[in-house]
This record gives sequence, structure tokens and C-alpha cells, in this order.
Amino acid sequence: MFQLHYQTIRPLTTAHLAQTMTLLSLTSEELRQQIESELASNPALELVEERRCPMCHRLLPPRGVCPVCSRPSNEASPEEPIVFVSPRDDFYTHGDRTADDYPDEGVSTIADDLPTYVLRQVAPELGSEQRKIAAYLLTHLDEDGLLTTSLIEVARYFHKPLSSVEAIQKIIQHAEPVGVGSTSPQEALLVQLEVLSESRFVPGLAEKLIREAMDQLSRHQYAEMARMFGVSQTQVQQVVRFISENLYPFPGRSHWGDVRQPANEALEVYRQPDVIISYMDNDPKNPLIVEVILPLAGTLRINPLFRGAIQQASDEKKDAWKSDLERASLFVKCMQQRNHTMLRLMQRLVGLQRSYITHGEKHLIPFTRAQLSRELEVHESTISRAVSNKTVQLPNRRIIPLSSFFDRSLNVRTVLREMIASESTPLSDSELAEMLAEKGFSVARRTVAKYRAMEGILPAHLRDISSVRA
DNA sequence: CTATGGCACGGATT
DNA sequence: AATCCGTGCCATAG
Repeated sequence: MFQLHYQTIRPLTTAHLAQTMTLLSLTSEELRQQIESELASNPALELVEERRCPMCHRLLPPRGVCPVCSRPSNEASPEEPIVFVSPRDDFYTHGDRTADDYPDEGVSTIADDLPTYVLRQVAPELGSEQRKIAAYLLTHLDEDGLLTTSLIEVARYFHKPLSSVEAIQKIIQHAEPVGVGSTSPQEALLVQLEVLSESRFVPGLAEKLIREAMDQLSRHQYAEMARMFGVSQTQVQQVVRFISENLYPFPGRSHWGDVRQPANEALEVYRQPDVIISYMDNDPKNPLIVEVILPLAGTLRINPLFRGAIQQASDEKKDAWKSDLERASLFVKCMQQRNHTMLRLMQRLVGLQRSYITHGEKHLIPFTRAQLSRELEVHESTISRAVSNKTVQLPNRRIIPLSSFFDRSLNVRTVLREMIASESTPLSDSELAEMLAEKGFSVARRTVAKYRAMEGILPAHLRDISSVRA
């Protein structure tokens, strides 16, 4: 509401427009590279030194005040999220901690390695003693994300009871990628299964297979497994399919067996979020804090000395410098424009989808990019660019793609999941379709089948047997 | 005969 | 213009 007046003042040149568009579609990571190269090649641009808020230690814009701590409490409705651009070079998941709280951290590397990535997730939950143990555990991961030491050794090394090390391992295992820090593929699978079962239906047979028939499972001995558990071979195959589609034994890789994992997928997992949403003071009653990440320890501006210097420069230099100056000012404007758009976007989105963020997928309101573009009075493609390839970290530390805010069917799928999870006798797709219609979601029978498939839920006739039998 | 999955079409979305 | 998504129709499995 404050920093936005420039917006329509100056006629937008095509260059301006084009560059803003480009910047908008960049993720925080790419943005940082862009800024750095611009900074290196243009003397007129400078990065002003960081200032931190004395209260919460956030990085501040050059003249601004802290948007969180200085927020006027009287006109504050807890519904309205606090949205602001947050320059931060640290990227730690909670703004109220400083880099000093984290051991062994180098300067912010953008593409984290696995241990760093995990440590950042778990650090906020741990005391400094525990953090040391966590860091130690994480330095003993192999490339598959599995532990190379035994917990007992670690406990001995730190002179701690085994149980306390186990507790820390458990926290690590529940971080992304789920199952990391397990001592075996089997353990990793079990953790993933447990996590998965919180949100979806999982066949009861799956756990038994992993727990008791790991050998046969990895050798695809369906007949053998069917015999062991007294079920049909097709059932085993279905469950194995479920396992191979939803679980992965080597958390460090993203999928089964193959080492040739595509680079982009790895990037997807380890990427820093572009937006971080959290509760103020970590209290769910407080308003949401939405930080649009600006991956720098300071703020960009045009070097005021450069302006002066230009006057005294010799003629031949003058021209070159002038163009530098123009480029720099264009760049700064584009950055502002980008941030401005991101802010408006998130403001609206978080305001609308608050219950999705706080109460889960069931409460996602179906919303399209087109609608949003109309409300914000920008072109549809602007929204598309701003949304694509970006990720958001929710208060529960999950990192999800920003595009999931526009998932047309996520809420229906979630309700469907719950219905199936709480069914007493397995319901057929057409029955499910009817029930959904009663709840206000009218979807075709065929669509129910598709949603089921998306959620990895088995068809009715295979559902009951495996879970009842357990 | 019923429940599901495959294919393909048309409209919406990007 | 390209892509995604919900749906209807039909073949197939149980």
C-alpha cells in the first residue's frame, strides 16, 4: 500500500515491459544470479548494505521499517496477511533466528547439498545440543540419503542415551525428502508409509510386505509373497505398484533404482522456496506472514556517487556511463515492478486461501489464474509467469509449488480421500460420485476413477481385502 | 451384469 | 497455439 506509487507514472517502454516479464518468471535462485551478473557488469548499480531489524533480526529495505514488528496493532485484522518483500541471504526457515544459530554453515550457497537442506528444515525444532547431533548425523549420509553410522555409535560419541539420538533421527526422517537419515531402505519406506497414511488411503498389506518380505519385494517375487500372506497374486501386484509409485527406498534419489535421475527433478526438491509463509511468532492465532524472497543481503539502488562522477567524466566516457546509468535505473525499476506484482499476487492469494494454508488441502478454493488476473488487472500471462516454477513454504514447513494454489480439483480429491479412508464397506466409483454430489461436488463417475488413480487408491474390489485382512 | 480402465474429444486454461 | 482436464463411450475383467 505504501511503496507502490511509481507504478503507472512512467509510460512503460517495451524494454521495461520485457525485462519485468523476464524477472517475474525467475525463481529466487535465478533472480539472484541475474542480479549478481547485473551488479558485476554495471558500475552504476550498487547494493546498499544491509540493515537488520533490532527486534526480529530481519533484513530491512534501506529506508523502510520492519513490516512485522512495526505493524500498527490497532487496525490489524488477523485475517489480513502481512505481505512484504524480504531480502534475506540466509533462507532459514524462520525469520526470527539468525545465521549464528546454525552450526557449520558456510555462506549461503543457493543449491544446497542434501545435509544442509535437511538441517535447515529441522534446525528450528531443535535445541543447540540436539542440533549438533543432527548435524553430525547428516554429515554421515551416503548419496542415497541413508545413514552410514549406527545410532549406537553416535550415542556413544556424544555420551547421550540412545533414545535421544533416536528422537532426533525421527525428526530428520520426517523432513523432506521423507525417510532421509534412515539406516536402511526398509526403514525409509516405513517412514514414508507412515507419513503418507496421514493424508491418503494406504493398503494395509503394504506395511506387512515391507516389514516382513523386504527380500521378496526387492526381487519382485509376487508368487512367493502371495503365498506368505495368503492373498492373491494380483493383490500383491497392486500393492507393489502402489509402493513403487508412492514410496522410494533411497531418499537421496527421487525414484526407484535408477541413478540417472533427471537433473531438473533433483532441483525441484532441493530448491529454496520463493515465498515463505509463516505465523507471526509461530502462533496460529496471529496473522500470516508472507515473505517474498529477495535472495540478497541488502537492497539495490543506483549509486549516487556515480551520478556525480558522470558530470566530471571525459566526453568519451560520458556516453558509456550514461547508458550504464540508464540500464541500472531500468533494472531497478523492473525489480520494483516485479516485487510489486509478486506482493499483490500473494496478498490476494493468501487472503483468499488462508484456510487452505492453515487447515489443509480440503479447504482449497478452486481459483484460476484468469480470475486472479482480472482482479489484479494484469494480463493473464503475467500471472502465469509469476506462478510457474515457483515454490512456497507453508507454516508447517512443507514446500509446495505455487501452482497448487490453482489446482482445480485438489479439494474434491481430498474429500474423496477422506470418504474412502472412513468407508466401512468399499464403495464403488459411482457410489462415491453420488456421495460427492450430495456434498456439493458434482463430478462424473469417470472422474472419480481418475482422482482415485491420482491419489494412488486402489479400486473398490481390491481395497477391502488388503486392509480388513491386516 | 457391474465396475473400471483406455482412448479420444471438446472446452477451458495457460 | 499448446496443453490440461473432465467426460462420454466402449472394451474388458471379474
